[in-house]
Amino acid sequence: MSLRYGLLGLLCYQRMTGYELNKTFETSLQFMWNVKASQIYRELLKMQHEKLVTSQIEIQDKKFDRKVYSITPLGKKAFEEWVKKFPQDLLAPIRDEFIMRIFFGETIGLENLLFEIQRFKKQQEGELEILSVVEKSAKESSIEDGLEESLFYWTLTINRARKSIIAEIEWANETIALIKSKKGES
Amino acid sequence: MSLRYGLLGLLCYQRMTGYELNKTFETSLQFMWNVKASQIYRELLKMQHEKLVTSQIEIQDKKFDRKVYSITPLGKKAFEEWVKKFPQDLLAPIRDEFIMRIFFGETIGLENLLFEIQRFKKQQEGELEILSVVEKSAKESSIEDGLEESLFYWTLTINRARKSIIAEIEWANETIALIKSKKGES
DNA sequence: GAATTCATGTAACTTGTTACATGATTTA
DNA sequence: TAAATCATGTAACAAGTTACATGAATTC
Repeated sequence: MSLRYGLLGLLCYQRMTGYELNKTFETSLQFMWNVKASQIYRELLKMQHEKLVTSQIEIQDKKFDRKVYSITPLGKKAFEEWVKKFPQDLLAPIRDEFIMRIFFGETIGLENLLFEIQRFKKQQEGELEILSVVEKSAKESSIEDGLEESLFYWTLTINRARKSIIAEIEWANETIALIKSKKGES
Repeated sequence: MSLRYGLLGLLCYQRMTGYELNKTFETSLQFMWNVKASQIYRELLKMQHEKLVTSQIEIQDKKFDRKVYSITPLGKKAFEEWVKKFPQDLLAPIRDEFIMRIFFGETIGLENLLFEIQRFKKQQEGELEILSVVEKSAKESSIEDGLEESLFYWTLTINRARKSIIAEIEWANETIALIKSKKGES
């Protein structure tokens, strides 16, 4: 359900096409909400039926037509209600098949396990780099677009993502050490 | 798809009813995979059709009949293939509507935001307590059931959960400080 | 005596994923 | 000139959520 409000929230900043919404999700919301492009188009259609957004076709010369979505007053109201009303339970559902495999690690073999955890670590380090790119572009784009006030909140979410990723890397390091010493034992 | 393999993995340890599988998910896998009981029953039914598990009705005097599921050799094979074949992308999908609200924090107001982040912190501290209970019972139950070897891997996943939760609490502390100083500015 | 847990699910609905389709424009 | 990106989706399927149903046994 929150995909809907993520879209509405972004449309509060400015009108956008489905494609642009997808790109914006990828750069600014990827560390808190993953979506597939196909989901965005479906949700936009639904929201149009419910009069939360409207769309305008813009004809461009030499380029494809653009279908630009705007938020309606009704949509704005729905968004504001959502954002202010936090659920009782604030814990995000977890579904991590990597760590589930680790749980059943007996079957994997120590050598293989070591390899996969090292790979995991590298991926997390990659995420850290992506995050610093996102952080930089957050600063630039919010100044450009006159959204300095939003930058504060964006930065809070980036801080949180960074901390999570660093925790993963630390865990990986410790786990690699534990497995190496276990290997030594046998 | 991993719910299926979680169930198969648990059935490798011992035969269980749907209810027991649900309980076991809650105690040992809750920090990596959230499920609803209704999902478990549906998946068990599907797996029975695919001959990955079988079920036996056990009649108890004075109590309800138990429907006990066992893994088949085919199920064991499917599980082992899954556990050994890590996907290319090891990053778990994230869907966190709490932090998404923080992203759109402008609309919320600093006072309210502060309240919600403090509440978030308390919930994470509660999770930490649950985790230490889980850790304790992990040690006890694996000794009872002769699963000392599995305990090592279980502990790895508990370590990871603990690190994540501590990172959340640290973030909450820093964020509370940031918001307080922002409040002071205005 | 009331609430919770044990024990089993079904049905309807909402979300999320995967695969496919089209064709221009831009970059290596 | 080949690959990637821009730009728009649709259709089918898989997975997750919510609400409901039943009723015994146990604990407060």
